[in-house]
Amino acid sequence: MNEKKRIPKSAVSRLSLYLREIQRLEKDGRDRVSSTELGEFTDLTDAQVRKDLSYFGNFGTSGSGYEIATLKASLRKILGKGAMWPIVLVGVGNIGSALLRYPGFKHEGFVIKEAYDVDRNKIGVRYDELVVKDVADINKNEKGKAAKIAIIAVPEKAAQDVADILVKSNVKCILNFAPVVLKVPEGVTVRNIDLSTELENFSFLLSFSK
Amino acid sequence: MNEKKRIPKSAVSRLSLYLREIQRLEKDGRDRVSSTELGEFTDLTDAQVRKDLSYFGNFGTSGSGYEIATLKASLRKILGKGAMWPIVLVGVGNIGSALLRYPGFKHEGFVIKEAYDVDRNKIGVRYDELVVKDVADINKNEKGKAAKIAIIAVPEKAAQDVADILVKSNVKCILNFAPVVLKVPEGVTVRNIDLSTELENFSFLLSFSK
DNA sequence: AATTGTGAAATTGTTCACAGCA
DNA sequence: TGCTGTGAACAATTTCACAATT
Repeated sequence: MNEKKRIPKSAVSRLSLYLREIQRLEKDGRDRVSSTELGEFTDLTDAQVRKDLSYFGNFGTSGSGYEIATLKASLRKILGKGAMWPIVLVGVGNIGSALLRYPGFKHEGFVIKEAYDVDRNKIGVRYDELVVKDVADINKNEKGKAAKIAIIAVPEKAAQDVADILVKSNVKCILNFAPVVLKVPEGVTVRNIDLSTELENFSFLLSFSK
Repeated sequence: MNEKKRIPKSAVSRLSLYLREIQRLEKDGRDRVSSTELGEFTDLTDAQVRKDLSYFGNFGTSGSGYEIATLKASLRKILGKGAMWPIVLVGVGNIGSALLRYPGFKHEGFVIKEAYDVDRNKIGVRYDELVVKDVADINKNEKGKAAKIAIIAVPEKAAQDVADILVKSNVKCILNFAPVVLKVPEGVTVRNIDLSTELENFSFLLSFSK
């Protein structure tokens, strides 16, 4: 009922988990689920599940939990699933080309519509219907203005320049694989995927526990 | 001075950022840095920087900031850098093979020492000194018992089984690329890298802001 | 004069516990 | 009776602000 409460920023990520689980349950033929059960699947408390869902609406029924079909539709709507989101990829190295080959995106509602690189050897290479273009041409590209989501998978030194170009071409969300803290203007969101940091968390833990 | 205060779990990740930045500064020939400056580089407040560092020791000098050489040595020690950490990789698909080819790990103190897959076509394939082995042989492998860090890059359906095997073979830290919430016993740490969730955060933002 | 280290305050996020509904 | 939705309690994290230090 209440749409104006402060939503913790982590709640949206958890919504993704809930959606994934109820889609799994739906495939198994289930048609209802309780917050307790959803909590078990996602390793969260039942209260957390209910609170998260309550930020976005009243999806449940007292006494009998959540109807999977309804909850699924609601979560998909909230998460913007329904549209196919075009993505610009910059950097077709190890990680970039893995992403290009990854078939899962399309199924999840995302498509890499353009890919750019600086490397002469990579420019012109074809992945399905997509041809890798010269990074110098990002701005020239008309379709570039349609994509609001970008993935940066270039070496650290190039990442900020690429980010600047992307921001100019109207990208609003950047998934950054480069080990750099990108500077972007307000209104642009960056999420970092930083393997070194993840692994350093591990080496920290391991160094201390033994 | 105070080593017993509660350390926020996110502090260690930030330590990684600080280390990265001071190493960058060191290369540029700098030898001191202030919390304000380090905050600018990492997009954090100066207070956050000081508080984070203070959880681990008194590295700074009133009036003149932090000496880069000292701080670097301290952070490297805290983060367990110095040893070369062996990693087991399971799943040599798109992402797995990108990680195998990624040269950066070694430089950061991590080496993929073993790689496994189920796919007959992938088993036996050579990447440098490393040959992909049959996933059925993980337990048999002696060296497997040395690696405490594992990366799971298998399809969703196989991930939990792989995690169970890894836990049995004494792995304590798992970096999981599969879109599943893994169930592991106490004492085992999982960190998830979940592209769908990241992208869904974006589609959520974009759906609401326009 | 500049800048750290840190209690205390403010903010943000999670869990409790229960009234109210199906 | 079983389970949601939620205000209130609690916990964790960040920011403030300033005494102490070089």
